[in-house]
Amino acid sequence: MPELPEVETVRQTLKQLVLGKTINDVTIHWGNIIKQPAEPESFKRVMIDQTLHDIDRMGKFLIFQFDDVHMVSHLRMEGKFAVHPSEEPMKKHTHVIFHFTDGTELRYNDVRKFGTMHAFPKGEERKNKPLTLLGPDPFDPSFTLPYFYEKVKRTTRSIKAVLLDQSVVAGLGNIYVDETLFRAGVHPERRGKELAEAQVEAIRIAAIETINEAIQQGGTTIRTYVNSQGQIGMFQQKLYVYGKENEACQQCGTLIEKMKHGGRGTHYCRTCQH
DNA sequence: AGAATCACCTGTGAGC
DNA sequence: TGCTCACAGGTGATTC
Repeated sequence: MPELPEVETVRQTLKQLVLGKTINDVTIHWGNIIKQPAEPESFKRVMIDQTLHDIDRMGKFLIFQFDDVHMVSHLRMEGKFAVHPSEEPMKKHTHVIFHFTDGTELRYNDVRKFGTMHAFPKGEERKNKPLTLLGPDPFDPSFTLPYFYEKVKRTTRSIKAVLLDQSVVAGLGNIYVDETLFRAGVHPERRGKELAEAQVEAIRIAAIETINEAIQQGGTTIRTYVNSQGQIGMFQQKLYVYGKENEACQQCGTLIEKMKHGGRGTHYCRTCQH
């Protein structure tokens, strides 16, 4: 499911529903989601009696800030957090339930069971994997042209692979990489070292603008994404290439193509992107 | 260093 | 209608 704009929308919608609540029990139906502590029972133990004070985000990770524990969670393809009264029937594929003292529950639902949760002592989360593997968010002041150009110019990898690499810039996934490269007029298979500085700057600006606009629209819903209040995103109306194969390019009329690159479906306009 | 492949899972839609 | 296969907003391990 979600890339940075969807995770940010989940963060914003979820915050309104759960801040200030205190956990009095945790139910874990699929233990593989819990990565730290390794034992689900230990995870459960450290979470009980914790009160939630804030929800932060880095790249595609949510960071739930409790009294003494910071829980880092990745939704991977289809993970969803929602809040329900405890008496409400459980949906299929609900794998982790945080029970609150007020009779409501934070439920984690994930058809594909790919999502992850790591609990760390407060303040330790940024010193450990997975967060140490992340580069800056696109709109972070440290995502500068000198930083980005340095990374791009000395690699033989494709620019698409570079943009998907979360250690270079965090938060872009398959949709926003394809959209960013269309906006910048760069072909996804171009090697990093082949790109001129001006093109790298065009990509950087396009990434920042695409991500910012998508956040404004509440993310992109292609298949299953909804935010924590059950609403779909609207950015799919602003897509130029993702999912548009065999449709006319909005800039030149050429049919948008879809190919396989690095194992991912890749959408582009052969006329507008070089 | 980086590419390719598999692994983790389930559901859906296309093609036969 | 029913089967099989490819594919899906992601990432991590392994192998070459």
